[in-house]
Amino acid sequence: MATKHEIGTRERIVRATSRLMQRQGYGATGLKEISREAEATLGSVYHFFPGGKRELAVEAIHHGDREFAELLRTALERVDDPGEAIIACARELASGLRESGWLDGCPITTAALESAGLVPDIQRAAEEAFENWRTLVRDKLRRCGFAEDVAHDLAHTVINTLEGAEMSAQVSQSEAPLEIAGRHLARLIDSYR
Amino acid sequence: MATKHEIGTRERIVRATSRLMQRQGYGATGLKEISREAEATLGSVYHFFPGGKRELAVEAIHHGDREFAELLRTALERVDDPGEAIIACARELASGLRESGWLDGCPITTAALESAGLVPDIQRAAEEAFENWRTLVRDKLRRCGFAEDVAHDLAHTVINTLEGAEMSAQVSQSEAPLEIAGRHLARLIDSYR
DNA sequence: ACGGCTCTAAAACGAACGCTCTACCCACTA
DNA sequence: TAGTGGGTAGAGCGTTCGTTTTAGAGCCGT
Repeated sequence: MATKHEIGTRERIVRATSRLMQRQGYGATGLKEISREAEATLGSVYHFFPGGKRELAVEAIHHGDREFAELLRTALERVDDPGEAIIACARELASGLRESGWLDGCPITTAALESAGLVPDIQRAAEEAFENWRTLVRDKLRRCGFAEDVAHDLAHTVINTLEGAEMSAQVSQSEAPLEIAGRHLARLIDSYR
Repeated sequence: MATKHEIGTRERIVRATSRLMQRQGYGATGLKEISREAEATLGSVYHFFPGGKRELAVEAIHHGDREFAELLRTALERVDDPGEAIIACARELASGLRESGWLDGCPITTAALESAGLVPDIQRAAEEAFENWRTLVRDKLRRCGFAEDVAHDLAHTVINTLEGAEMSAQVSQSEAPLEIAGRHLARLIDSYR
């Protein structure tokens, strides 16, 4: 690399792959497109990822996993009340979506759906990501005094509803689905107090 | 066509496209693959769909729209109580998913996400589909005595949560997300009575 | 100065892509 | 019987796909 302070080639490739797959999925994203976007050559791509497109996609999903988890974690830590915290998450997702021109939805959903049952590596990576996110929500609810089984189930629905609402918001180019989802999830959580 | 009683070529092509796009998305589905699966030739495909892949994809999404709407409609009509009716929908989705070996999720989500913001025709068709489904749920709630604005918002979250849960169920190859989603949605609906 | 290493550069492979084109089959009407 | 037109058949267009290959640039400790 040219300087130790700038982002390394490997990281640039992963980030470009993650962003492209977020927008257009796994199948529609080409390696030439990735290397162009990452300002790297095909040689570099295959140097760092000898497993080719599949290995690179798995790495990109792990990247998206960490990215989304970070967004969740900060929103959940910033707000005490669990319902309000979920509303904050929904708002965060909505503004990110709008600011990207409704292009950047969930970083892994598209690829996960495309390859569910067809590309085991990618499916497994996506499954791990969803589980990580649910764990973040479940732990938050536990900390707020909810019982283990209640927190476990609520975490499922919180993540799934946010995912569905983000998808809907992206397709309809409107923040409304996420705003409504936040309100309803807070109401649902409060009903278990 | 050979006989008036068997399915016409055009319909076979649309169904094959819909099923392939449901499983692997728009970008990863090729026209040769479609014509092979539909037992039609490339000539027939371009005869019925001069607009090529895009036009065919839009038609396939309309097909998926009608298919999913039919599933929703029958489940919503069969059960009186609105919460129980949504649980019935979730169960229907779960069994369909399991019976297909976790391959056939929502018929349009994958394509919708892939092309949101990139292929306007497909995005518009998907948006219409989601709106149709919400209308089915909203009308059911209205018939059960819910106020217009409450029914409108609940319809959003019902569809989005079912979508998110179905995606999660597909990725984790488990009916649990849909089962939990049904229970939570029924609870949310009942909280507005 | 040196061999050894990581990383970059670019050409080229066969296969598959979306799409176009021409020829043909065949039920129908005149 | 000749003609008409909807539908079928498949070769082939140029392009792009994922991948492989070969060569070389830049930096290291010795």
